[in-house]
Amino acid sequence: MSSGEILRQAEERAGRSAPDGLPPVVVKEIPDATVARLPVYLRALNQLAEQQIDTVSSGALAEAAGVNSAQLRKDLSYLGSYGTRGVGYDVDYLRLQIGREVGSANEWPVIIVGLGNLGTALANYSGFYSRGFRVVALVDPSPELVGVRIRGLAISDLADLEQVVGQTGAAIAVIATPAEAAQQVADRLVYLGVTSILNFAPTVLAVPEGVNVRKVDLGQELRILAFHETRKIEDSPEVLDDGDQLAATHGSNSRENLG
Amino acid sequence: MSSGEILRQAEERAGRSAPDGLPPVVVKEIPDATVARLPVYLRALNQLAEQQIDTVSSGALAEAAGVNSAQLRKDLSYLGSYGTRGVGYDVDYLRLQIGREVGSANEWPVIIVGLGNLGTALANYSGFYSRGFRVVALVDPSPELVGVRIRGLAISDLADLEQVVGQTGAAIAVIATPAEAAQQVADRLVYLGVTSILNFAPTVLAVPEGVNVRKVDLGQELRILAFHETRKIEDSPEVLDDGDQLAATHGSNSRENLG
DNA sequence: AATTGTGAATACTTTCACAGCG
DNA sequence: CGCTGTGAAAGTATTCACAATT
Repeated sequence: MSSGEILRQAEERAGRSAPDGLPPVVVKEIPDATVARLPVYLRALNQLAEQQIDTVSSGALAEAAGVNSAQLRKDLSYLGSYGTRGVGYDVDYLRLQIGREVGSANEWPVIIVGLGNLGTALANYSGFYSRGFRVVALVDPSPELVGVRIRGLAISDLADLEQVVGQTGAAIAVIATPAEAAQQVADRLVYLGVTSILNFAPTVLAVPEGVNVRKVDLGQELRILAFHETRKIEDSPEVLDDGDQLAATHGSNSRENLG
Repeated sequence: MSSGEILRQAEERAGRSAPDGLPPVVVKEIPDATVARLPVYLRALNQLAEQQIDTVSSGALAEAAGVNSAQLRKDLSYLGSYGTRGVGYDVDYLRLQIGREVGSANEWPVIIVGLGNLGTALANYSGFYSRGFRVVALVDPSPELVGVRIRGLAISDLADLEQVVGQTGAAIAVIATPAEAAQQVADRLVYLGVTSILNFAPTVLAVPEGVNVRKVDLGQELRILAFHETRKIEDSPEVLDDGDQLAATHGSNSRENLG
């Protein structure tokens, strides 16, 4: 099946914004940056719920999530008006709404391709199973691995990828192969109908429009940190003592940004 | 406690493990977004070098890195003018320059705290060792793990964190503990002079200014993908009217952006 | 009185487009 | 001529600040 039909509206929105009239089904465009933060809010809300807190202000929630409160309100405003002025947000209700938006209502089947060190760790990672995701297949080409069970799930042969995707109906795949294999695996996955890929292989994947790729690259993250370390060393050849010029007064949250 | 003091300790340590008297005076501020892409360019350049390609145009390199060529040129321009007009960039020279900027010249000692599934996978991950990083210590509080060797390196007790950081001089730490422990571990690391943290625990870390944190959260990445999947499903089955599906602009760059 | 929701202002990022150079 | 380097334009994202609302 081609991803052609699925991808239509992806780009369409950029062109024009609708007037004020709200149709029954609101398909408002949510900024990427906001989407990336929704899971953070969800996590913070879950923590609050555990502590039996049932109402929270934008300020408090923003602090828990490590963002500016105006940003939090603006982000939430893209989902709708779920707060109460003068009061705040109902924790459970907001949880429900964000969860719905992020798709926690469904149980997403996920397949993992590549069961080296990292893939195996991911297969064992209980966080996957916790909310909304279920690892339904493990795939690797290596004969020593095929058949091995991890958490009760047997590893399938990469040659059988078609059946695996077909039977599980997975739309989300995790690629944890070596860099060399990643593009080819991605091509096959996309061809078989997978439309979201989480890529751990240290390579840039080319995929057709309509397919979403998120990349996690450990080496890259470390290099970014190393860059900052280099700067710290260069910038302060010798450090003065406790003269804290600006540090103290930015009373608010001292989070750095992760851009 | 003042962050000035923390920084002083850190720089003292790091200074000792970086015996480079580097002449360059890069005064210009490099945007965060650019910094995050430098490792991507570096990887692409390394691949080109392997293929014995010694000159590359911004267009070709941009394609390999999955970005727009103007963006690539602008990014590189923050480092200096390393290209030749009418020709392109010398692969080796550019590699050297970016590598220097990203700190590949040094060997960064890294410690990993938390050796569950993920931490163990990270400790085994050879990508760490390849360029510029060396795992110099593994730390975990659990008695069954202390003393266990991974790739020849014995796991140290979390109680001995102070000695571990002191002896290794690590300025970069990876946190792969459960969420509950992460903040406390981070506090101790920062206190001991660590100024860069790669956080795999699903929680927001609060750190003083001057400490860099990068976060990798698998569940979060999956939720972002699930969000897009949800949208695809909502948007696609009933394509009502709006016969303008065939957007005029097709076939351009097929990369999505990674937020 | 407190807090949301949001236009307007600001800051940052990407892309365009072309002058300048080899 | 081809390709870099970069101002200027366009596009996004964040923050401010306040009117609206409970």
